Amino acid sequence: MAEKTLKERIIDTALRLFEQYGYHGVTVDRIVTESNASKGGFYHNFKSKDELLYHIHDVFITYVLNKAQEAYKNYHKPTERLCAIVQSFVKVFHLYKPHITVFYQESTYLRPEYSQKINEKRDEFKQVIFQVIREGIEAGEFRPELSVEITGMSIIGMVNWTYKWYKPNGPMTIEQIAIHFIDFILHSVLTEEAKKKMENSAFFLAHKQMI
Amino acid sequence: MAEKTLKERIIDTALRLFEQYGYHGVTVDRIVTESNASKGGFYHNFKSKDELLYHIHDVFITYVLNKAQEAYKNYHKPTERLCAIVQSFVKVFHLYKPHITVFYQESTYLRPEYSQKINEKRDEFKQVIFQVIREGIEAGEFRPELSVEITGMSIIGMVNWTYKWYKPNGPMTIEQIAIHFIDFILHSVLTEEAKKKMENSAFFLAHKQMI
DNA sequence: GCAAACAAACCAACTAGTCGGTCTTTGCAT
DNA sequence: ATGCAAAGACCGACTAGTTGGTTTGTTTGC
Repeated sequence: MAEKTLKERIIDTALRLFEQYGYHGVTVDRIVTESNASKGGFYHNFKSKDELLYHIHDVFITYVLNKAQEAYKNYHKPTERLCAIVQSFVKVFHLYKPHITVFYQESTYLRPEYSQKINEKRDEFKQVIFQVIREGIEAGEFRPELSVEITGMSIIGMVNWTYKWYKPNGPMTIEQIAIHFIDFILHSVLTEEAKKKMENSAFFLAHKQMI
Repeated sequence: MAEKTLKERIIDTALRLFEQYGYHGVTVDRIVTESNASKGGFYHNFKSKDELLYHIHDVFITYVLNKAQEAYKNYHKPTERLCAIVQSFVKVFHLYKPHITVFYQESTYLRPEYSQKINEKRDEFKQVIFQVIREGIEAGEFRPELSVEITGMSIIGMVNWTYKWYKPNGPMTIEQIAIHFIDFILHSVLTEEAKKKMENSAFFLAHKQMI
């Protein structure tokens, strides 16, 4: 197996430290010490401490956005798309928890040139979700009285908040959590008609038996 | 009308600056300058910059906890309690938005002696919500297959996330947002039976007509 | 007279970033 | 293959600037 590069070691260490102590609670010296690197090595790989923070942000948001777009492409009915997006979104919290914590706690400290790039991708992600909800309403699968924005932000908020309480080795697996979220969301957004149809669909049954 | 005390002026300024630039993005000197105070005046009112941060946290969490407990006492059916708590919770975002932003972005930087006190109140708040959900399930108003913790955290997350997108002068009033949240939540947690009962209750009708 | 507040100089600690230098790998001409 | 020079990776002592907090003395208003 390949050795980890210095850059990877620095990122891993920084991620761990930022998650626990916050961006400003961790000095470059400490990152360097705990990753068995040096000041020179650090600045050889990163222009600045800011750039390291940006890098962490970018890895996460790029991944999430890709997953959402992928889920959108792989399914065609709004309900299925919504489920797939939420499911992949929730699963990210298992592998990327430190990234996410940093993403939501420290984004204030991103310099403008960096935060702009991040915000573009973040907005794109939001638009995918809004789009699915809009299509769901148009298709008659989702309740017409829903507000696209508030419903979208409710879903995003509910899922995002997971980073505050999810424990990778806790009593709930990430898959179980995802199923509960989807159950919660579907009960809210589906029309009565769509709910009845769902009960007979293979897609829904595959989920239900997992609870 | 009474003049604002120096302490209040400092807090207001700090709140505004912390919200925008983050705790570490604002120096004591800047707070002092922009609140037309002096360093002496600052340290006369606060032991340290940390204590100021704690104070901001405490004002907010104390208020929210009181409101939740009040709502719990004022109502007796689980469904009504849940609605009342969510409604008062959401409304807080209108008046306390800067507090909340600081609360969720900067809590990492609270010193242990402070964060412990804050966490106690925060946990107490969570327990009120969990309790209501538990009682709702027991009373047969809420779906028995719900997980108390995940449902509770879903609601808290959904509402808390509001601080990331709510604009006090935006197109949606806080009351409208609250109604959408409650609508979303009730569709998720209520049993079919409870939903039908609700449609005839004065409590529910008063809400419905506001959408 | 006394507490609240001001002014400003001062300090010690800390921290992001630099810079001259070393070691290792790579590429290329012989 | 071998020698060798250039490039790149990495080191760590050092610096320049910042920042929370202190001190000392003064002013204001109840």
